[in-house]
Amino acid sequence: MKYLLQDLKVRINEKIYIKDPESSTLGKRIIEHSILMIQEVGFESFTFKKLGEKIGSNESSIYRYFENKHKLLLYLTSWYWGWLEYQLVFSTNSIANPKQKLKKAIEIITRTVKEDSSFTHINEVLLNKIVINEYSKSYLTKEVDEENKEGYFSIYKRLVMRLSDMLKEVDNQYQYCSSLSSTVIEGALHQHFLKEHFPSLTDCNKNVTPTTYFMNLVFSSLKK
Amino acid sequence: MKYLLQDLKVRINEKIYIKDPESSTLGKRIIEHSILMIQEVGFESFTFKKLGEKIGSNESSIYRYFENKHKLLLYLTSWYWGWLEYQLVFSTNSIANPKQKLKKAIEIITRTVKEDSSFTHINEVLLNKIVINEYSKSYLTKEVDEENKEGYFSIYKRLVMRLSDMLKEVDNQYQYCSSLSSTVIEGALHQHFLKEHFPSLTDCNKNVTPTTYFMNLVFSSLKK
DNA sequence: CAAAATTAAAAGTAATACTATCAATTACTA
DNA sequence: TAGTAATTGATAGTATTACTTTTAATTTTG
Repeated sequence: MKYLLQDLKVRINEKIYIKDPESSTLGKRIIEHSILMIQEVGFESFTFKKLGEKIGSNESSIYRYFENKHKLLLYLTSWYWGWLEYQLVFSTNSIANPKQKLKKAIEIITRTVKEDSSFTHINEVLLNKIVINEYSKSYLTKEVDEENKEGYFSIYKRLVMRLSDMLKEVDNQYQYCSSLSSTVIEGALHQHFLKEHFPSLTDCNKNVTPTTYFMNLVFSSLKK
Repeated sequence: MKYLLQDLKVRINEKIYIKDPESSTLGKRIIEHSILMIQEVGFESFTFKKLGEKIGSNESSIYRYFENKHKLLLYLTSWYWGWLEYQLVFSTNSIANPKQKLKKAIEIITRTVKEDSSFTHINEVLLNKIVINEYSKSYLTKEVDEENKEGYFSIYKRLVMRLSDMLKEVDNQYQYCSSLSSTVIEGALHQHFLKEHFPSLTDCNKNVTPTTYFMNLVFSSLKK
């Protein structure tokens, strides 16, 4: 727990950025407005030039923080997973019963981010939407293996592991903890996306949440 | 069945292309080599100019077939899903027992494409890899809703429906047929990806296939 | 207050994602 | 088989992207 708290303001792999955006006002403005802008125009149309104009700063200044927009996306999504991991650990830590603990974990991982805690420049509600729409693009690249070696995905991987461990705690006979964990985490994003854009491909809607569905899915797989 | 067979050479939504690539030698060369090239360099680095050079043709000629590379990706992935749908319907059609039918369906949807039937210019093995690596990018865009309205994803949607119907056949009490179907189809791609690039996040490997995992997942969820 | 670091502004480069024009080739049809 | 239409190739051009470089102005810090 302690190490996690000091990790908050989420500790991002230092190779992802050139200069830590948390270390200056400009850096924070870059993060704040990149979230707004990516959400608004989509990652494809988002450019450092446009962002520079929006925050009344210069393109070249943004390049001093991030090599390119792909790295910025890695930064934002890492932050998001780190933030979610914090929620997860914080909320489940005190729960002794493995089943209850797992339930809580699934809830946190699959729910829609609703409240903007907004104690920072980071809007978690929008960031959640960005993760739903753009996260895959950060790893579906020709450079995944290198970047994975550099540790760019380590927070995400740690989160998958944590959930996987909780699954094991409930049923140590179950053979597919890692796959089920990754299915839930990635699948939750997917169901949220479908709910918005392909309602015929999901049973999730106003009444049925992804949480309901995944709760059922997971506990059907684990021994009673 | 009959309508499906006449649909083969897969019937692609006509708005996806400007000129039907099946209608000419150049068109077929575009498809054939775009598959090789996207697989080789990744979708991001793939350009019509490079493709033109590779097939000894001109950039502008390729633009007469496809508006842009995004449309080409839609074409390729639609073809893939249509091809898979054909496999699915062909192999399950004669099976009367709903459980057996579903098993076969899951097997077809989650397996690795191994043999290149190669009776055409389309290499299905490589195309399967492209779908694993690039399919998400075709719908994770700001234009999804428009393009969905235009019917660009209808083959994929039909496939999800088919599996969903088969789930319902086995257990008509189960509440999440659509979500489970979309989870299996998207999740299968994801597990194949993880197997290659993030082995620690999956239990799938040489011995355990995604098929094994999803078979277990699905039949745990449905009533015995 | 001086030195160091940061940022802004402007200009430049190479590549991408096209579009337009026109000539050459091929196909089809009368 | 000539004549016309359709297709393709070659070249050039535009706007935008994704940067890099340089220099000057501003801010921070010691």
